[in-house]
Amino acid sequence: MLHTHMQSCRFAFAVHVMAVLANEDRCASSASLAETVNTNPVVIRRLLIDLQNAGLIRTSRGPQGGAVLAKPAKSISLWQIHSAVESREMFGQHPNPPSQDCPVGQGIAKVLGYVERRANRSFSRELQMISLADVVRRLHRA
Amino acid sequence: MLHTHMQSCRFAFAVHVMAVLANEDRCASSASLAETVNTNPVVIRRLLIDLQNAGLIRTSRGPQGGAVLAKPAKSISLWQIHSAVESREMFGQHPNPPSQDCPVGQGIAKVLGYVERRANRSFSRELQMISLADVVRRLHRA
DNA sequence: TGATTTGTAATTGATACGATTACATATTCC
DNA sequence: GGAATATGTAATCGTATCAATTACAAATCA
Repeated sequence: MLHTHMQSCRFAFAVHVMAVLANEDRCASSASLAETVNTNPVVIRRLLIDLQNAGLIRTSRGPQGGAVLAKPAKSISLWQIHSAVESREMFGQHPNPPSQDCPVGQGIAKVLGYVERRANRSFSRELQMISLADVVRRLHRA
Repeated sequence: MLHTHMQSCRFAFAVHVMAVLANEDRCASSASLAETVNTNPVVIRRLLIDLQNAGLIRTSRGPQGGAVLAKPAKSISLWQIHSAVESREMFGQHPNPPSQDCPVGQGIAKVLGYVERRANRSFSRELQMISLADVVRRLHRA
């Protein structure tokens, strides 16, 4: 199977899964979710664990088991979904410590940390403004 | 040599390099830049090519050659630096096309594109507000 | 009890990316 | 012109990341 990913697609998968759950009144199994996302059920199950830990869904085992939303789509933001399943920083740090002989090398990490925090705040504020209900609305509109 | 990178550190390297150039009145060689960043000169040279293509620096060959800023630090934003050296999207797409039998599978790509654009706009607006001169100011303050 | 489902560990294959070596090309200075 | 000093660039290596997959234990329900 060909892989074209240049980075994690967990957020894309998670939004997809959550949108399906929002349209569903009963439990959806990882097998059925995997089918619409077009991936392996285990990939979905690992995603469901993170979404569950974030309090966004509930899962149950056995026949008629699966996943359901833990609260209304209106009160779930894309930021909650993103931070539940995606852990990476906005941009990478120096892999090796910069030279301490250079004034820039000494202070750059702190400045980059400040930039990272600002970028992250801005990014999260934007995703907080989009709810799962908005996503579902846009899906139905198309 | 140990690698701890979890994603591209090109932006961190680029901001570091640009800050050094902003403090320099003469050309800085890739060898000297590599020393303060603590990486290989070739890594720096590849970065310098991208920064040059974006019109942020000029390079020259031969003795006394190297890189200099192409314009004042005040008029260079971190967004210009970021988009010069970092090409990846904010988050990854589905690696395999979602099922077209499911209404969510049909429309999810378009919705995720919309989310991506909003997130990206917000992110870029924030980085546009920070100039290379701001970075240098924060470095001197420490 | 047996079918169904989640939870989870281990492995595989592809890709990304910094680090490194090697060398061609351009520029300056004597 | 020739030597020294730079950048430009191709090729390769090693490690990390990550989705995909197989296998199986644990839980749940009829």
